[in-house]
Amino acid sequence: MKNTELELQIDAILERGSLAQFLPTKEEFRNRLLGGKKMRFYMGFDATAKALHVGHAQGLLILEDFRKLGHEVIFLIGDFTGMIGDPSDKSSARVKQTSEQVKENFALWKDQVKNIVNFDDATNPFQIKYNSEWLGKLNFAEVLELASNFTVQQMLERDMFDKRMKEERPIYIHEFMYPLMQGYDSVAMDVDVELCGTDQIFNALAGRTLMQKLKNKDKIVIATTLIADEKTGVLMSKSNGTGVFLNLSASDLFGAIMAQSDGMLRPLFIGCTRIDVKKVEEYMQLENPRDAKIALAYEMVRIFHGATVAQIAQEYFINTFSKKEIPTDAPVHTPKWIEAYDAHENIMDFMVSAGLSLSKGDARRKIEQGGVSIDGEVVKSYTMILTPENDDDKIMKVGKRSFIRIKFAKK
RNA sequence: GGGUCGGUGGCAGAGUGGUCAAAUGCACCUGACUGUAAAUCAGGCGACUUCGGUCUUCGGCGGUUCAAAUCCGUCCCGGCCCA
Repeated sequence: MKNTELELQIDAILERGSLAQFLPTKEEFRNRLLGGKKMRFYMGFDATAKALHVGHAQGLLILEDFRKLGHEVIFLIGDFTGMIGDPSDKSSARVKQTSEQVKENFALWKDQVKNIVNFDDATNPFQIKYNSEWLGKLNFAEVLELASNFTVQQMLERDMFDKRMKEERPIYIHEFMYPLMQGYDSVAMDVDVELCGTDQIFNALAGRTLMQKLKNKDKIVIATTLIADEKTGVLMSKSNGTGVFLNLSASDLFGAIMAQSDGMLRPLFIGCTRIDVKKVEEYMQLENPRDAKIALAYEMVRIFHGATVAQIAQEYFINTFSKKEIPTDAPVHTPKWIEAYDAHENIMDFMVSAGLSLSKGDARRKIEQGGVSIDGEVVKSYTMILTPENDDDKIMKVGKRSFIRIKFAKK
């Protein structure tokens, strides 16, 4: 009956594979979902990031699934927490952001995920909250009161702190506050469920503890898998050079997916698309993983940018990279038109000002190593001068994937 | 406050008077091979250059020296131990 259908929907979400952990248990969570009561979900985002990445998208897609089931979902912007920095990234203190910057970033994010998340639903929109709203109001006494719910030993249980203790590396007092702050978010919003990545479970559990102590409420924590190569276990991350950010253009996104290692295929299919799990397995059986990857790239571009654009991005990709054609007229990936050049321009200066190389030395190296070509012809000399007669309106290629149309200013 | 160890390129980490623009690994870039995958191989990886060199860099400042990341002074910062 009706319940059966709901069960199917719920199980589709729970069993898809993008959710890795449920605390206290999956059964408990499932029962609550079946209970029919509207629940409040949230996921937090570090406000310092300029762009969201596919890992965020994975979580948002899940929240959107729950939103469609009628639950309340909150997109929490960690503008206050962002100020102290999550100890998980032990590197230097983060730059404090003004509320204007945070708003600007959010405007960018919103644009990046507007096609996967519904902020404008008439009856149950994706809600937006900023945690400075309540964290900024706490006074010292209240903070101490919160802190009294935890012991130093509990904090030290966190692997990362433990590791730093053993390595005799510093742990700052304020880093202990991070789980507290994140935990207090749960209290302030009175949520039923927090969604986070598995790396955030410790913080999320602090919220669970606080909810139990302060509100006598059993908050559920559900955690998404981190997107990682299933063969090597290597995480997708910016520092590995594999991070895929959502501010990419359609064709760049397509390319970024194609550049992922094969082991990323299933995690991305599962986490970042809603292609049926059985169908995903069919893709995984394909003889050439490239074809599965193309299907994945298409689907992801479609989700974020729409079907028409995805089709174009795919054609562009195949022509440019598989067939090695020069993208003379790529409608999506429009090459930049450099207009500021007078008649004669040294090729290295051009590359630097066009953003194709970091310095003239870098440009020289790229040319020396055969990485630069103009209309398919490899540039042999770094002393080459670009002229309107020879080079106007031609396409320069640097490395594998940078193209720029050389365009001289009109006299 | 005392003792002690330390602060080097994006990261990790050698170097302890010249041969150091600084080993090595990771990351990164270019090429080959490919499926813009992985792996592998080759080259590169401060800036400028008339390709001879020039300039800037090893926590800050000052000094010794023909010559300093390396020695001295001083200051700043951090770890650990003791108080």
